[in-house]
Amino acid sequence: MEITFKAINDPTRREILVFLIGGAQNAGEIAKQFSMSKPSISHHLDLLKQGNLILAEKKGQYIIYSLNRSGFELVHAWFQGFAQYFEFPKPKIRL
Amino acid sequence: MEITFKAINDPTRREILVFLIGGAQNAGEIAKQFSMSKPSISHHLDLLKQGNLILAEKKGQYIIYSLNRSGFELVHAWFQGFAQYFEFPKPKIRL
DNA sequence: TAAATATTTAAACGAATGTCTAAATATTTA
DNA sequence: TAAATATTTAGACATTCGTTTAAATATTTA
Repeated sequence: MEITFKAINDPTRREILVFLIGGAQNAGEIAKQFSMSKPSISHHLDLLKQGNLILAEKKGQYIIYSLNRSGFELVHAWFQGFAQYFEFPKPKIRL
Repeated sequence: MEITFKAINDPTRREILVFLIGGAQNAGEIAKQFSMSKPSISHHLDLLKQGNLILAEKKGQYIIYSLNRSGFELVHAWFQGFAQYFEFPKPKIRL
């Protein structure tokens, strides 16, 4: 959980996730989207993978990345408690 | 947006948010929940406030904190793109 | 008004983070 | 097999982050 939220925290990593909504891509194509060195992107991809937000599949000399449902499910589950709160707010404590 | 994700990134701050699902509380009561100094909690509360995840209302010498819908709406909106990608079941409640 | 209570602000500091360049690993192609 | 391509790993470095103690601000109570 900790590592998943951490992965989502960085703006570049969030952009990578949004980019992958368009479909799976190899590391080079992902890196092209950003004005940042390939090693930096590689590092971000590693963190996203650790957070179960993306999957990596080796295909020849390429590594193809795609969104991973598992990390998003975790975040979604955490959010449910708040969704319920805003629908059924508990009375606030008066001090 | 950046500051909202940053606010959610820290585990103590997420615990504070979950604690506030139980209802609004003043800073002292919130601090009691954690084995951490009051200034640290105060700092966390400030970041949560900056991220529009909580509201602060001064009541005499106390400051009462409560969940703020606005920050959660922002994160939820970001999340929607992925929910659609994975076809998550739609919540009855629209955040 | 003085003391007690509630909370924040300030300053300091080690740990974690994001970035870079250079080097290493793996695969494909000539 | 050697060169080219794709990607990661390693090491370094400045910045940001989370924490603490001490001091400041605001409010209530005696």
